[in-house]
Amino acid sequence: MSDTIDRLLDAAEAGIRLRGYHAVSFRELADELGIKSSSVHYYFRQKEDLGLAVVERYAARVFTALTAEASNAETPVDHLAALCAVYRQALKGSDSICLCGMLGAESAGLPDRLAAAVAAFFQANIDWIAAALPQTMPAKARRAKATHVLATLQGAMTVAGSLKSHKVFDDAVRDLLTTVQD
Amino acid sequence: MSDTIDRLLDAAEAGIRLRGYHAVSFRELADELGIKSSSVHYYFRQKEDLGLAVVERYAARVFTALTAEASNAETPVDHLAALCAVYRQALKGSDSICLCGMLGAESAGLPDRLAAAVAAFFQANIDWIAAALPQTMPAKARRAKATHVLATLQGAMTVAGSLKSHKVFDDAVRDLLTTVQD
DNA sequence: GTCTATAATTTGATAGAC
DNA sequence: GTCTATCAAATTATAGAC
Repeated sequence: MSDTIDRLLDAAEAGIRLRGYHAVSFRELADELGIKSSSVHYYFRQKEDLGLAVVERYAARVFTALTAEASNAETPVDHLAALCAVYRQALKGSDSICLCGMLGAESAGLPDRLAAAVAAFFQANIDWIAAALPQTMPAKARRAKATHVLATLQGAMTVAGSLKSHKVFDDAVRDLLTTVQD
Repeated sequence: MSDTIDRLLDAAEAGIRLRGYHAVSFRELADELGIKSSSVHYYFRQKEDLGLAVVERYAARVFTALTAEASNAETPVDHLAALCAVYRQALKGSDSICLCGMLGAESAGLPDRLAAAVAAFFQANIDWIAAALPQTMPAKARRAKATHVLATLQGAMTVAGSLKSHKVFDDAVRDLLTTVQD
């Protein structure tokens, strides 16, 4: 079914999202797959290459999910609810935060290309949210609201993960959605 | 002026907030102070002990700053503005995120006592915010709003740090404050 | 309180056999 | 594609001299 490269990306993503980039090692991933760390280097020459591949696959998956989840959305509230559902799934499925929530926090300690990919993910998220908001809003207010929405989702995952309570995420998001009108 | 233990806590806090717990080493801290890593172990037997001391000092400082900044606050909006000002100072001063924003993200990979201290910081923040909100609000709505406020602040620092733009933080917080009425 | 010296482990990475 | 073998460097941590 899934070849080695996919299983590597799965293991690396899970590790990074749970414990961070620097806490994930080639040997640990190799052990999880039942291979040797030198075999991991066969697929990804450097750790940075692996990190980049994980971020790129993750970003593609999130935006695919966003498109699917928002396919029947008409109002801004519909779109934002779809967005929140996509992020909530991540938390519910694995008790881990957004990949880019983790890497964004560690940003200053990451290789440049990796930090840039994370920043691009955030920017694309803000753009997606801004496009979903009522186009009657002034552009500045729209951008501010979009930034607010993304920040709340990211922060809610971090706080919920620390307090080990999905309800914390749900509380924050429920209140967030009350502040958006159609 | 500042003795070795304070300088160690300063260096460790700065390192953790910028790059994360696992990216900070005893040798690096020792080099920064011009001493040897074994001397760091004299003050903190294990890395976990150092991490705990950093979190405890940080939490005390934040709540002291909150008390001071909110001393003249009367309305809920005043209190929340004071809270946002305290968090913004952190970003402005060092371009780094909240210590517990970083450690909260890394939570699953931290020693238990450290993760617990971070969770306690978050819970105390939520309680402080909830107490500042209008007591006329239903308790559940108040807790949800307080969680939302903390999540937005934490997430805004992460996203702003990644996008290297303080304006991102200001945008998110400005929009957040428009959603709170006296 | 700071040092030297060192141990035990882990890490990212490479060379080359099969 | 996976392995063995290996490397150089870094990490947390300890023992004991000064």
